[in-house]
Amino acid sequence: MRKSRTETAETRKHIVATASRLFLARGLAATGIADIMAAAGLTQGGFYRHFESKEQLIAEASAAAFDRLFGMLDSTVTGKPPEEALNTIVTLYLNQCQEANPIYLCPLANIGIELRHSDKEVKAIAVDGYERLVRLIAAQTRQLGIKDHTRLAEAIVSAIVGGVTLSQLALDRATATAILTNARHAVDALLRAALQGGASSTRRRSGK
Amino acid sequence: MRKSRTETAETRKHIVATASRLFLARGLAATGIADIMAAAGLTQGGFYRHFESKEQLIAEASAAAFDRLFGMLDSTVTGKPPEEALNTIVTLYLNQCQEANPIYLCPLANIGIELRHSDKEVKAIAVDGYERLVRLIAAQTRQLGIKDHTRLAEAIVSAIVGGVTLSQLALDRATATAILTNARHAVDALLRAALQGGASSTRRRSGK
DNA sequence: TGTACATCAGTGAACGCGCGTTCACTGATGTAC
DNA sequence: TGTACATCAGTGAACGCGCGTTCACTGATGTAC
Repeated sequence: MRKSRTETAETRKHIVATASRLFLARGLAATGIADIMAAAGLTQGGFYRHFESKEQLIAEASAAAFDRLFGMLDSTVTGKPPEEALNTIVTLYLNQCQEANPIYLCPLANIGIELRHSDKEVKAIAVDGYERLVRLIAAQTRQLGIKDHTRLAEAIVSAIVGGVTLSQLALDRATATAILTNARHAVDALLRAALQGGASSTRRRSGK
Repeated sequence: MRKSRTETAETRKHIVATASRLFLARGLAATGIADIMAAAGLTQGGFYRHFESKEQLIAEASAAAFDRLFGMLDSTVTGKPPEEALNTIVTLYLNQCQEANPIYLCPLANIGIELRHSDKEVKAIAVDGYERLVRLIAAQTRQLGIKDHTRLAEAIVSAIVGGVTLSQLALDRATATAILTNARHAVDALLRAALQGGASSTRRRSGK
């Protein structure tokens, strides 16, 4: 039953794609190798022809999820003026779990805390994804002429990751939507504050 | 080896306290009943004299963690003026994982996403904890005379939960601290924006 | 180009292990009289 | 108050199950000549 090289490569990609979907939807611990292989239309024995361990698949699936998400965000945003682009990114990010068939889930908001005690390689992928998200948003805030554009971008990322995480704890959709709406207001407020104070202000903070 | 009623009640509390510490530090899936009972100085067989299932312990341990956290925050903040109180709450929350011996970890930031597919009872405890955190912060923002004080409180909660969650992905302490510092800046910016735009009757001194 | 052999993707079953849970047992505590 | 019995907290071992991983096997693909 040996497959050709291109078929093998496609199978591998298919497993990673299936895994990234299941891991993000159900969590790492709750998703088994057999689940993934069955969902991919294969039997579990074949798994180790492609991967050394579940941990390796977690790493690749996370990376794939980030690539998919940023691919979508990049292409959606390209050519748009920065304010509209920023608005679109935040909307798409906050609504990631509300879609009928969510395919652009972010590992940070969906399995972030589960990656905490993973291999360094896996954590490095999560950190890289975080930095990509910050850069994508900072690219917009920079074009808006905001002085501390990276700092604002990091603040926005905390707010939207926190919002999506918290919204998933809600027992009903209305509560989830309310939490997301509020995270959106937080982003708007942060942006307004930065646009007003942006060019001149030296950042102040209240004492520790 | 039967124990007296007071001893039994103390044993039960001790198991819950131990479990809440281990669950928050290591995650739900990574913490077994045997681990918890051993850490509590007992054998695993005795577990089911006190609890019906691991899920029930997760519920009680989460509730206990919230109670501990809010007990500490309430007593620290009582009597302080709202600005200082808010500042203290945010600082303590953001530094929860940086302590040498972290005992005030918040379930939202540490096991939040793992509670996603738990029983309704468990999720209800998480939602309740979220609302308590919002109320605690809203009590301060209200005293600051901010119009949408609850909305601001929810925005702050998203930012600090997101910040703590993300900081735990960092590979080194410096990155973690940077993420937390930025979440703190986000809170400051949100507060400044609200004080400028949303102060109703109560006038705050400018204090620049 | 055709042929013979080596390779290896995928199958299906099994392995070992750790988990949550159960259970017979012990003996101190609680209770009834 | 003292005594006899029932209760049950805690022990230590076992159970069943699902998990990640391994393995012998199959047969199509790749390769050497």
